[in-house]
Formats: sequence, C-alpha cells, structure tokens
Amino acid sequence: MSDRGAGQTGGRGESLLFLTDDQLRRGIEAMFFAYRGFTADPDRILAEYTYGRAHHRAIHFINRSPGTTVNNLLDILGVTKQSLNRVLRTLIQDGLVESRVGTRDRRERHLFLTEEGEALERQLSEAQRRRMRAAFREAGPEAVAGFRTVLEQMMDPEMRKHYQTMKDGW
Amino acid sequence: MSDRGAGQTGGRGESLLFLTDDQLRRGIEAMFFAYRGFTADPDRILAEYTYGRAHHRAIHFINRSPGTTVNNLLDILGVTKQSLNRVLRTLIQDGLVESRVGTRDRRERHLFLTEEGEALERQLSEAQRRRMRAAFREAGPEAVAGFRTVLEQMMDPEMRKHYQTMKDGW
DNA sequence: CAGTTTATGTCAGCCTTGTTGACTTTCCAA
DNA sequence: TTGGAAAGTCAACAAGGCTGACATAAACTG
Repeated sequence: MSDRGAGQTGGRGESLLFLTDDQLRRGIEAMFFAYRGFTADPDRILAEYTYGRAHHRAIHFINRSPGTTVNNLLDILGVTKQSLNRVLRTLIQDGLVESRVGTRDRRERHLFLTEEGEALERQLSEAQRRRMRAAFREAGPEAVAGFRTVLEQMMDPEMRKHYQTMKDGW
Repeated sequence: MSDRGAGQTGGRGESLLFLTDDQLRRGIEAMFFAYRGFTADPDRILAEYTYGRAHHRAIHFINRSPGTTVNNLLDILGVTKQSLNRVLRTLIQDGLVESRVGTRDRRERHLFLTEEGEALERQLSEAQRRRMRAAFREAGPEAVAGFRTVLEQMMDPEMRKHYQTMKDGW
C-alpha cells in the first residue's frame, strides 16, 4: 500500500531492526504503561460517582452513535448482554441514558444520552482528550499518524470496522 | 527536541488539524480497540490455565528483571500488595516463580522465574509478539517510531522511568 | 540497646465487572 | 400462527481490584 520507507538505513533493503524481540518487548510495555495513563484521568472522575470503566465505555459509544441499539453496543464492547445490561440499567435508572423503543423494529432499544449523561460524557472525554492532546502535540503529526497506523494493525479485523465507521446515527 | 515537521501542510506554521476533538476521539478509540487486540492472544492462552492477566503481568516483569523485589513490582504494576501477593502466592505454589531471600537486605524477596515459569512466559510473549510483529511490519519503521513516541507521552511520568529502565538485574 | 521504620505476608470483607445458564416477554416475518 | 430474534431478568460464580487490621523479621536510628 503506502511507501513504508527504509528509515535510517536509507537503502532499499529494510534493516528490520525494529522487529527484534527486544523492540517488540518495548512496544508491549509501551502499550501497558500508556494504557494505564490513558485510563487514569477518567478513572479518577468515575471514582467520585459509583461508576467504573464499564460505564464510561457505554457512555462513550452511546455518545458517538446516538440511537445505537443494545446489540450494536454488545458487538462493539465485546461483553455479554448480562454485563452490559447491568451497566445500562444503572445508567438508565440514574437518568444518564434514555432507552427508546425502536419505530421500525419495536424489539430494539435505541440508546441516547440525556442532558445529564452528556454532561458526564463531556467531563470524562475532556479529561481523556486533555492527556491525548498533550501527547499528540509533543509527538507531532507524523508520530500521530504512525501511532494510529500501528494501533489499527493491532486490532482484530472485526474491530477495525467499528473504528472506521463513524456515522451510524438514527 | 526532534523536528516535528509540518506534515502535509508544508508550511512552517503547523496546521494543528491533528489536534481536533474528532482526531482525538479517533485516537481514544484506537487505544481502546487496539488494547483489546493486544491482550486477546495471551488471554486465550491464560484461559487454559487458572491464570488471568494479573499473572501475565507479574510473569512478564519478573522475566524482564530477574531478581526484582516485591516492592519494585508493586511500583511497576500499580496495585496493592494484597492484590499482587495473591497472584505471586499462586505462581510460587505452582512452581512458576521462585522467591529468594535477599543477601544484602534479608527483608527483601527477590523473584525469579523457574524453568516452568519461563516456558509459560515464552508461550505468552510469543503470542503477543506475533501480533505486534505483524502490526509493526505492516506499519513500517517510521510508524513504529511514532507509535512509541505518542505512547511514551501518554504515560504518567513515573511510569516513563520504568519503561526506559531496562537493566536492573541482581 | 530501645524504639521506629521498612519489607513482606496474611486474613477478612467489599466492589466492579466479567462469565454461564436458564427463563420470560415482546414482536417481526415467513 | 408460529418460529426465532431481540431484549431483559435472575442466580450464581470468579478474577482481580480495593481497604483495614495485624504479624513478623530485619534494618536503621538515636
């Protein structure tokens, strides 16, 4: 596909030094430590409520795709419906999420954030974006492009479609 | 530090388009979906035993720094000693990890993988490296450099030192 | 030497969030 | 009208976080 270049070696035969076990181990640890940072700020906010990461994930993807169905969310989040249902139930009871019966198919429930839900979503995502913005700014646009390329390759293929599909509102 | 370039805009004033909220949201989702992929292969292997991700993390960092102390591991993993101890106890009982009393300071316990522990470590890390290697290869060396730069910026500063410190054997 | 701090281990209990299995209700579509 | 999909619920369980309290041994300190 794209020109992958030969990096610092300059020749047409790539050095492949970036594929050594040691480099891979560094990549593995980078994922581990960075993911901790990635979740740290929202976790602190969630701890002030009775919510956890599972609630954050549901709120995030409902906000991204207002009107998404429960089945759709299940597919994205990769958990059982019992797990998701427990989370959705509390969010609905607490008035952060609204569940509307589908018009075309009245078995389906379409999920929306309420005003209050949107307020929490903003609080969480602003904290998370602040850190990512700082990281992106420090790293620069080319590093960000590489970051996204590698992460996309690391996903399971089925997840890649969720990552790319951004417009499934109702 | 390094030249961050101006990307496609070519001018000396960076476009900053890579810092929009939408780009940041894509980065957030990339982290979410990629981390799922990142843990998927080891998780499948661990499920065949009675172990979980917590055991994998302990095994990984003991393998990286043979002879590391319990306190050292606690700092790296960021959990309570009770949580870590539960994991270490089973690994020691199962003969995957050996705990040796320190010579200089006999309060300390130094942790090592046994032959059997190393065998499981290899199985887990080979699975994880396989995916990372494929992602790195597809993305190319420049993307990998960017990937690591962004992730490093995303870490909490205290974690960055663990990421960089690679030589603390005993 | 006495007292304090440090490193580790352990017990008990709690919470979140994942799982499986069984079952019901609703309701679209053949 | 009936089969099956979508959704929801209940129960039980496990992993792996957490807090708090307490024990022991070793090292350090005045």
